[in-house]
Amino acid sequence: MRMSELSRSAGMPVATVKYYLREGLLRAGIHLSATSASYDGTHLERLGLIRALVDGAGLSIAQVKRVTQTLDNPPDTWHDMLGTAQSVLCGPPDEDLETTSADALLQRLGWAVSERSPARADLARALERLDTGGISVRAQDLDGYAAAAQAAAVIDVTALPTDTPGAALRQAIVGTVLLDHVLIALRRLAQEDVSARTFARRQTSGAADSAKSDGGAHFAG
Amino acid sequence: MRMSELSRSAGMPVATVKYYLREGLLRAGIHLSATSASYDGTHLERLGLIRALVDGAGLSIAQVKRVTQTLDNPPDTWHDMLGTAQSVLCGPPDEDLETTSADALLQRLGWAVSERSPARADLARALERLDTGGISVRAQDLDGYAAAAQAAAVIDVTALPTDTPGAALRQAIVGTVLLDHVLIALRRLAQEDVSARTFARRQTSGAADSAKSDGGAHFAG
DNA sequence: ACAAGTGGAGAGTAACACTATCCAATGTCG
DNA sequence: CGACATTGGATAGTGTTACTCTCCACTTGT
Repeated sequence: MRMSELSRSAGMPVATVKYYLREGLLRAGIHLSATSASYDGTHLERLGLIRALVDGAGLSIAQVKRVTQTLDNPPDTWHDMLGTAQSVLCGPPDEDLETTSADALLQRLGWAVSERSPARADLARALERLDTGGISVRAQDLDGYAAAAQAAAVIDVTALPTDTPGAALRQAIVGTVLLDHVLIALRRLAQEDVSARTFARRQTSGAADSAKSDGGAHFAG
Repeated sequence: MRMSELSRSAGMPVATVKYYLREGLLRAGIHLSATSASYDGTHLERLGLIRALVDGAGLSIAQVKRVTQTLDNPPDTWHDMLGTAQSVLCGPPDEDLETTSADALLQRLGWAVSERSPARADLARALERLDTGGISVRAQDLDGYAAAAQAAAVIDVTALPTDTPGAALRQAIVGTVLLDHVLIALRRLAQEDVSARTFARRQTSGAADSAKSDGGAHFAG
C-alpha cells in the first residue's frame, strides 16, 4: 500500500499522514526506493488509533506520541502495564499539591495505591477544583462515587486480554481513555433517566413540594 | 472592590479579567464613574468558577460562556435543569450518526432517555471511536459500566440542592463536569488497587515462567 | 516522453486563550 | 493645583497547537 492509498483508507489528507510520520506517531513504511515506501495494515490501524485518541479522547499529539511509544516498547510486569497507562494519561506529578482530602478518601477506602501515583495527584487536583468551583460534596457521596469507579475498574481489569502483553497494554491504555468517554456519556444518560423518574413534572419554583423526601426511592432495583 | 483588587484576589492578571468581561463570561461591575466600576463577591466567585471549568475541566471559553449564560438564565423545570446542563456540556447533535449500538444498549437498559438527547449522540460517538481505535467491549461489560454510571447518577440527582433553582443548576452543571474528572481519577486509582491485588508480581515476559502460556488463568476471581 | 505520485523539509495557517499596548478620563495624594 | 497611578475600553500582538501547503528532486506507470 502506498501513501495515497493509506491516506485514502484512513480518510485523512496525505499531508496529515506525513505530519504524523514526522512527529513519530507512525512508523515509516518499508522503503522500496528513494521515492516510494510500502505501508501495511498496521499503519492503517495505527492511524485509526491516533484518530480515536485525538478526536475521541481529546489527547494532544504529544500524549498520543507517549501512548504509541509505550505501545511499541511495553513494560515488564502486568501491574506496570496499568501504571504505564496512567503515567501516560494522567497529569504531571506536583510536589506542592494539597493531597490531604484525596489521601483521606483513599485511606477511608483502603485502596492499595502508591504514594506517588499520578492518578492520586489527579484526584487531588480534581477535588481542589470542586472547591474553587464552589461545589461541595459530602464524604458519603464521594464514597459512593468511589464504589461506582471501583465497579468499572473491576470490569476494566478482568476484561484485559490475556493472550499477548501487547494486546493487554493496548487495551489498558486505549480502552481506559476511550471508555472514560463512554462512562461519561452513560452517566449523563443515567442522569436523564433518574431525573425523568424523579422530577418529571416538578417545577423549579412555585408549588414544588420537597423533592428531597423521595429523591432516591425509585432505584432500589 | 475595584479591578486591581478583584484580579489580585482571583490570582490572575487584570488583562485576563478584562478578557473575560469582553467575552461575556463575567458581568460588568457597577459603574461609579466613566473610569471606575465596583465588583463584589459574586464576581470573585464567578472567576473561581471560570478557572475551575477552564483549567480543571478543560472547557473552552465558548463552553464556559454557555455555562454562565445558562446559570444567569435558568430553565423552568427540574428536569430541564439537567437537560440544559447536558446540552451545554455535550457535543453537537449529528443527524448522520450511526446510533444503533448506542440505541441497543439503551434499550437493553430500559432507560427513559429522549430520542435526541445530546448525550445519546455522545455515547454513539464514543462507541464508534472504540471501534476505530480497535477496542471491542463485550455487551455484558457495557452493561456493567452502565450500572456503575447509574450508581453515580443516582448520587448526582439525590445530591442536587433543593433550596433554590440557581443552586441546583449550578450543581447540575458545575458538579457534573468537575465530578467527571473526580470519577476518572477514582477509576484510575481503583484500577491500580484491583490490579495490585490481582497480578502484583506477575511478569509479562522474560525469564520468569511463560506469562503468555498461563496469562489468563488468574482472573477468574 | 511525461503526467502523476513519492519522500522529505520548511513555511504558512487558523483557532484559541490570553497578554500587551495605548488612550482619554478619572481618583488620589502632596 | 498638579503629578502620577489606575480605570474602562479598544486594538493589536504572542505563543501554542494541529494541521496544511508549497516546493523539491526523483521515480513510477502508460
